Amino acid sequence: MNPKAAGVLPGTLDLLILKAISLERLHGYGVLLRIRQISGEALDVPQGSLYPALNRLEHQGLIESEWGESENRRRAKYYRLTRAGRRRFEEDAAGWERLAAAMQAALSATPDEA
Amino acid sequence: MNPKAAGVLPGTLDLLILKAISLERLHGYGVLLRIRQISGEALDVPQGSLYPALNRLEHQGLIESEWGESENRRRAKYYRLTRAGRRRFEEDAAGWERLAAAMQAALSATPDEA
DNA sequence: GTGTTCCCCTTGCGAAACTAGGCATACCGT
DNA sequence: ACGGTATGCCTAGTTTCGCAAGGGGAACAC
Repeated sequence: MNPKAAGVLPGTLDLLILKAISLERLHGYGVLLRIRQISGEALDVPQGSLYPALNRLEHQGLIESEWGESENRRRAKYYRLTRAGRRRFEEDAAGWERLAAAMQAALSATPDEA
Repeated sequence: MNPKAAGVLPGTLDLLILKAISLERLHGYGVLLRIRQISGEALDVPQGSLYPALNRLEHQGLIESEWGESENRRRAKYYRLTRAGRRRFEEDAAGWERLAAAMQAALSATPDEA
């Protein structure tokens, strides 16, 4: 029971987060909104997935945070990519392209291939 | 060097297995070879991932097995899709298309989008 | 007879993501 | 003034998944 609504493909969450932050300095909740937006409302990251992932990425030195104030005057923790984070983002993006291409090839295979 | 045939994106293993079996009746090891082949040698499923997955799928009634003999005269357990399995395969394939498209859209987003 | 390929399998671990909560503040409609 | 909604942060517990690491046995090639 799970058809449509939420969740991203496992293994792509970090990549999506890095992508969102690479576009613009963002706080956690903003990352959530951004991913929703750039995916055409197709992907929705639960907060229970997002925040642990942000901590994980920060702990790995891929992003760094700074407390600030949101546009709505709320306390907010802003993230931006570190150099390592940007490198990782590019690697992961390339890795995704490779895997997606392989999947595409596999799924379009026909029975009569030697 | 090489296009390291490594693991598969989490969440796509079942789909790949169903795809392989949908092409042709196969035994477990054959599924492994088939996935490797149709992905252009890009994807390689470890046996420690494959067999538990096959059991899982069979237990879910998506595939069914039958003991037989391989072309090399070895004892082999052949799998084929059940009706539910074929339906699931089509659903999962559609789901993958949807997610891949969303990912593609997300990854190609530029900073200056409203 | 020794090695290699084929073909089957399990255990045990770690990582990742989701459900289901909880806390706090600002804004808005009535 | 008050309640609802949106914003913003977080954790705990569970589950599911894939993998590395092991094991076994039968056929074939040398």
